[in-house]
Amino acid sequence: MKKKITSDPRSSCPINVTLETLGDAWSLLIVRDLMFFGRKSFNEFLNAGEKIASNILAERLQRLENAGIVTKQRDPDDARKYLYRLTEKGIDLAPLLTDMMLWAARYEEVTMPPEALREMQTNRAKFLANVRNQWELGLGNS
Amino acid sequence: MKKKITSDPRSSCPINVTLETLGDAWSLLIVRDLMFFGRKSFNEFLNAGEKIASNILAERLQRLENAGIVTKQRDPDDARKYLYRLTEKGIDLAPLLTDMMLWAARYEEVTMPPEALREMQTNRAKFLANVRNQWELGLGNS
DNA sequence: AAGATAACTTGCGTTGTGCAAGTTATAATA
DNA sequence: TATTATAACTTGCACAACGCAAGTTATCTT
Repeated sequence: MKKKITSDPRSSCPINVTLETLGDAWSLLIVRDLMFFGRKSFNEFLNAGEKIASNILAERLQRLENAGIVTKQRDPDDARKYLYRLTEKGIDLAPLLTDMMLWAARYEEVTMPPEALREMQTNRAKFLANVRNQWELGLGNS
Repeated sequence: MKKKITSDPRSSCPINVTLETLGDAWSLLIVRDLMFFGRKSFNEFLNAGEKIASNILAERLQRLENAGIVTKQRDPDDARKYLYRLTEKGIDLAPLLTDMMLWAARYEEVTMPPEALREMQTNRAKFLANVRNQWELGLGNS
């Protein structure tokens, strides 16, 4: 018997809908790792600075997969590994993550490459185009 | 004795910093209510569609106040009430909330005024300028 | 003075989270 | 080929967070 992963539909407000999928402390960190740090496997997420617990990571990856934000495939070079990657829906979270970075950079003490920050600030559209570009290049398609 | 509200500093990554303040299912709904629906008092938040519990609401308002995102003052017309309002730091969450709305509108079934959606999509900068403008008008300063 | 309302606060049972340890499948090594 | 290591989970358990209902205090309203 499968455990129930989905739960409540609180309202159809778009902000609420987004929060029901991503409104927790970990999901967007996984998306960040995929989008900006090139992390792809379970252990890479596990060792990624914020020290997520393995059971939480497993559940969040499942949720993100169910939500169509990431996909999972076996690593062709090592069948023990799975490689996770962002879908289009996932890469479209780039604006959201970018705004989170800009907001934190403005109001809190954060650590971030200054040149990345400056590009976000001075040319957001270009920065986002680059993110998408890098993502498409990184697909290494068959 | 005060209860400890703050907890963990997991990392100084700007995305993580934002998530440590706003990474839960309720905080941004309160910000939404303040920013887009003109809600200002405890009971208005309490009856706002998603049915937050009163103890959770009280704690989140305290957290938002501690984080400098909202301020609280007595209602001059009714001393039983407190009026909450966004700070500059709070209104600067408008881009973030806007991205959440756009993302959800693109990938999920949501309910939202079509003209608001179209303005976000076609002229994000103008939409954000309007939000800020409305907020400044709504201050009813002394 | 009595009842209603606003903003919380408290109790309590349920659910989610954070370690640590265990499991299974695959890979690398002797 | 047998042994050990690694990747991706899974399980157990203690503790914290959440959700609901009821209670409290201060401030109107009548």
